[in-house]
Amino acid sequence: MNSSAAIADSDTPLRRRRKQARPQELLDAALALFVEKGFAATRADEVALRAGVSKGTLYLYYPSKEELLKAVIAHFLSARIAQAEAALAEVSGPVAPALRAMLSAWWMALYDSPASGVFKLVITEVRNFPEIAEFYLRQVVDPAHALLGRALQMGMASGEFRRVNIDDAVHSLVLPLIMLCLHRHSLGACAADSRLEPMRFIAGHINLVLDGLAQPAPN
Amino acid sequence: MNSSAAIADSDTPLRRRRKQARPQELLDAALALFVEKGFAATRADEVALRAGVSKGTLYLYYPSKEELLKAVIAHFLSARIAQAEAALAEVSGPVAPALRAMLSAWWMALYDSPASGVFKLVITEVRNFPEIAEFYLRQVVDPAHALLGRALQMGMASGEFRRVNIDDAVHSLVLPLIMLCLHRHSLGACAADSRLEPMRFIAGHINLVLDGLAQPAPN
Amino acid sequence: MNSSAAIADSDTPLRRRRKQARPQELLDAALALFVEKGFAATRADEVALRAGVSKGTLYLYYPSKEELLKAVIAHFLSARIAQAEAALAEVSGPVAPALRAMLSAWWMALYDSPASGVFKLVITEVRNFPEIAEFYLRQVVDPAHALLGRALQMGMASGEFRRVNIDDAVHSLVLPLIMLCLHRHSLGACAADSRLEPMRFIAGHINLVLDGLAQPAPN
Amino acid sequence: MNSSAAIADSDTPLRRRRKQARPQELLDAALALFVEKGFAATRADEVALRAGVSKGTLYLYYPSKEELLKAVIAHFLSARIAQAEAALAEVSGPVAPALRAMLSAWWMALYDSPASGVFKLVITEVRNFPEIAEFYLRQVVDPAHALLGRALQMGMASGEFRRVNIDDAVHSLVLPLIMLCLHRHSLGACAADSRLEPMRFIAGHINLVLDGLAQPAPN
DNA sequence: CATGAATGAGACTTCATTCAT
DNA sequence: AATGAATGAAGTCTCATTCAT
Repeated sequence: MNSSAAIADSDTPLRRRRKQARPQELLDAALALFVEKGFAATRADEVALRAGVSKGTLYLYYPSKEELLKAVIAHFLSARIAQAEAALAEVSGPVAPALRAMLSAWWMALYDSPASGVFKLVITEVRNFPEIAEFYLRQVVDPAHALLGRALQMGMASGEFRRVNIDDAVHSLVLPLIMLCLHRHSLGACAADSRLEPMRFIAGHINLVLDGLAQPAPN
Repeated sequence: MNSSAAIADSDTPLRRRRKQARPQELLDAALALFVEKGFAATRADEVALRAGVSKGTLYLYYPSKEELLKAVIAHFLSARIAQAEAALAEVSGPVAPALRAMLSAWWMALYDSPASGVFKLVITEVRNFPEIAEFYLRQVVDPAHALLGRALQMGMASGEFRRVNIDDAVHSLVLPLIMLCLHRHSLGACAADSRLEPMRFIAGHINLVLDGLAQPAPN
Repeated sequence: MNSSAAIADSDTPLRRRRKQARPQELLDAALALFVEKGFAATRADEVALRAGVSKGTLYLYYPSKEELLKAVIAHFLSARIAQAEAALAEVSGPVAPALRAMLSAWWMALYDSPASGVFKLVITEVRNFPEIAEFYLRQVVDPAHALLGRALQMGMASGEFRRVNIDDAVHSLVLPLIMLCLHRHSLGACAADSRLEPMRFIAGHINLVLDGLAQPAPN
Repeated sequence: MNSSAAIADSDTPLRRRRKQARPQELLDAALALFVEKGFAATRADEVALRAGVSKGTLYLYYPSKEELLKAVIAHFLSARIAQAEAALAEVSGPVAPALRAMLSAWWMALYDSPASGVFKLVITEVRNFPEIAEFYLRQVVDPAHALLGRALQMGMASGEFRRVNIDDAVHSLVLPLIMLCLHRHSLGACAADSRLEPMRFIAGHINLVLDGLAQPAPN
């Protein structure tokens, strides 16, 4: 705006841009390493090295390794949950086809992104850092569960689905997809398994559960 | 049972008897702590303390913490897989009811036992110790997957089930139950969740998937 | 000496300057302690303490106690051997007087320096770390033996010395002087011995052996 | 003597014999290991194992590892010193030939026996256990030095030897032979050295020094 | 006497965190 | 703001010594 600002800007444009990008770069590096090796087995130097900064710089942005962990978990969630809520809010008419399409797309995108590792991180570390449990339940589990519960409820109300325990059905639908993300970052990273084709499984599983929910009860 | 065993028992001096029980006690303690805190965050002294021995004694039985981990993973698996194979081998006639009964019982018992924690341990540590991947795949994943695959195959051959991808179906059936065990030792250990009733979910999920597999394809 | 070095020195911040001096300080401390107490009986903390740094700093410079040992042995040798080679290379004319002067000076200086302890270190530790054997033989024993062997050979060729086994003569000349260094760091450090006056013995022994080599063979 | 003793004897003749042999077996094992690996780096179990007994038994005979070390050093010395004194006491007539014969025989036998390792042990450990210094000086160094000093004195008195510092001459004579024993248990145990033929060197060195002492002063 | 299971102090080494530059 | 040298608490593992059998 004024000349001094202009000078400051032109003085360090790259530095400023890098400085602003630092937190994201550190979070990316931390996520990758925490997911791969576990929180306790990841050294602070490794995170800094992967983010391209020195060890000291890491501590300029996060006061401790533990705070970095919490930031990682908090960061890689919010946007996606909100996005799912928006997508389901627009559904009108038969709920099953909409769920099929929307869930497949959402989980496939998540599976393919580094954010899929957050599940492993939460599973692994939540008992050592109870604050994480509360945060994760409030910010992720509760909204997502409620979202899907409402969708299934709508399907039952409309007669598309038969009446079963809604909470169980949500879990039947979602737990294997979470498990798939866990697998990607554990056994799946060690050895390929021809029996498990992730994209096919995501679609197939959603179909299977929605079919299981559909009228009439068989067997 | 037989007299020689009885004599051996009463003959066995206390030292000898304790020595024989040590490995099991150490494995129990190690499983509980590794599952709760993670391998890297568990101190060798803690394991020893929980097993009621000194730190040095632990190293009399396992040459390193890592070997202890491997022993834990190898130990809490074999018997249960074999038992499941035996149970399914006896099935004749309609396969769906047998699966319902047998799977429910097997998973409920596993869920309630400390062995359920091994899943968390494998998920968490397999990338740091690649040996574990091979062992686990060969000794647990492969046999169990083959077992269930054969059962579903029989159901399709007899017309009980419609034809879907068998591998996916096995995963749809099993992954949520593994996820349930993971949950028990992570979030579930931090906060009760009234939406998830483990025993109800085990039965409900098995029903849901088997229903989803049943003829005719709905929707 | 030159201006750029002077500038570099005065420019160098304290941290940098200390970092450059660290290896030498650590090697000095390690030599003193390893020679005094033995490698196995010296604790890493002691070395660090004597060098004026913390335990962790030691490991910033040497990755393990064993590598520190190897560095100590490698360090306190090279210069002196090279210096001896240079001194003997200049000899022309009668070899005996030159040897008398040069050997006396060289061994007296060595005896008085901490480097004399390296002999004890090698004697003591070589069987536990076979790498040391190869290094020491190639870098110290072989060059030094060859050097003296050539000198005695010259003396025999010129008729100054009578013909005896050259290797034995080298050993007769050198082994007591090494033994004197060992003594300084073992029994000699515990109790004074009026019978052994180091400087007198160095000169006396060299004379005795060169006299023993001189023409004609007596007795 | 009496019947109970007879019974005891016939009761456990083998055991008694082994029990009496135990201290010697333990000392042999300890000497070999202490010389090879050093005192601090030798584990008590290793000594017991090499002696064919259990770890506990070692402590029945020696109250601590340190006491075992002292016993080892004290044990492998006495007889040989006494024997040397007896041999030199008988000398009459020219002393040089007698010294040549007697010293060669004595050092060759010592070099070939495990007792040669004691020198390394003393050199290595004397600073950690000052008691050893006093014992070794009184029991070994002083008598042996006095013995040889008297012999050289006789040679000078009779005109066989020219007059030099007697203490230095004793050291010139003896230190290389000690050094040879050290070498056998350090570098010599790691790599053969064709330049050093022990038996040839023992004889050659003794000749060289006695020649160096002989009349007239050359050079 | 002899054993060997058990102990726990103490060694080496790592790594989260600090701070002078 | 950024660095990286330095620290020292804490962890894994060893081993001299004890003692119940």
